[in-house]
Amino acid sequence: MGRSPCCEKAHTNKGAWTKEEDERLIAYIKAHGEGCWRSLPKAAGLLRCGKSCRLRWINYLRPDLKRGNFTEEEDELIIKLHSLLGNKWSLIAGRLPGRTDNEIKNYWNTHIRRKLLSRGIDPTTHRLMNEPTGTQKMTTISFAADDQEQKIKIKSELVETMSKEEKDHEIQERCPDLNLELRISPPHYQENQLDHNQRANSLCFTCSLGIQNSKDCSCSSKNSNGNGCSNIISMNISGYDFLGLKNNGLVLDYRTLETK
DNA sequence: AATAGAGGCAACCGCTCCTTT
DNA sequence: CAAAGGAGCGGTTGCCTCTAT
Repeated sequence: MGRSPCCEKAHTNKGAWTKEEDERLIAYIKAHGEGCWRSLPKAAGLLRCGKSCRLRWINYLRPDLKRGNFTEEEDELIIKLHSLLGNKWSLIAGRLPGRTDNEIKNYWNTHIRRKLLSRGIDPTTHRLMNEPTGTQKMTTISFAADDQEQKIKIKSELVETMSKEEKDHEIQERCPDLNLELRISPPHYQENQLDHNQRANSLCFTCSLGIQNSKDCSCSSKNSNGNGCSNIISMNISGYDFLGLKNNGLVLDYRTLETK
């Protein structure tokens, strides 16, 4: 039952990687591709744990990595994504080509946290540190799938402490010409081809949007490699950028990034 | 010039979720 | 179906470099 251990810990190197180890790992992956980290160290002639090889490759040796300082645009994008996703570094990294989760996590802890604190913003909550908790005005629009009809119910949700009237006013103020009628559905399958779980795990979406007075609208989803689908879906509606986060099944939470 | 402290970052640890047996 | 491993993730550690004294 089960499998054999991934590596013999007694005979594996730890700590900083040598140039020779790097070269061996690069050569092996160039020849055989990524994957099967468990068997890779032995096959590549490395006295390392597979986990260590994977980390070294992903965080340091991958050819598509963008080395060097973060730009101001990247800084702001990280801050926005963090306000939406929290410490989901891998998801954040998925939106920044050439950057790794580890790199972003380190950068956040060493630079951005301090930057936000100097602006008087709590880096955990993204609220002004002297702002009373009851006055926060964050707009969250949730799109929840109806299991039976595959239609999306749209509900607007603001901070708990706001009254219904305040919430309604807030939405109107933020998106004055929006009258959303949004449907999100798995693009490639017939309804009867998927069971509920498959639908729930299908992360590719097409969106049809009916918007009154819409000027432009685009929607896309990308995975961490930047070419497929993921838990994050971005939309631009009438100049407002929205980021959607998939929760359970086809439940999405969209938050405006206020880039208009 | 020596040294202590701070900052930065690569790497490790331990956990969770998913897959395999 | 249960147990164990694999893969991936976020948190933490420890080492190296830089800077102030």
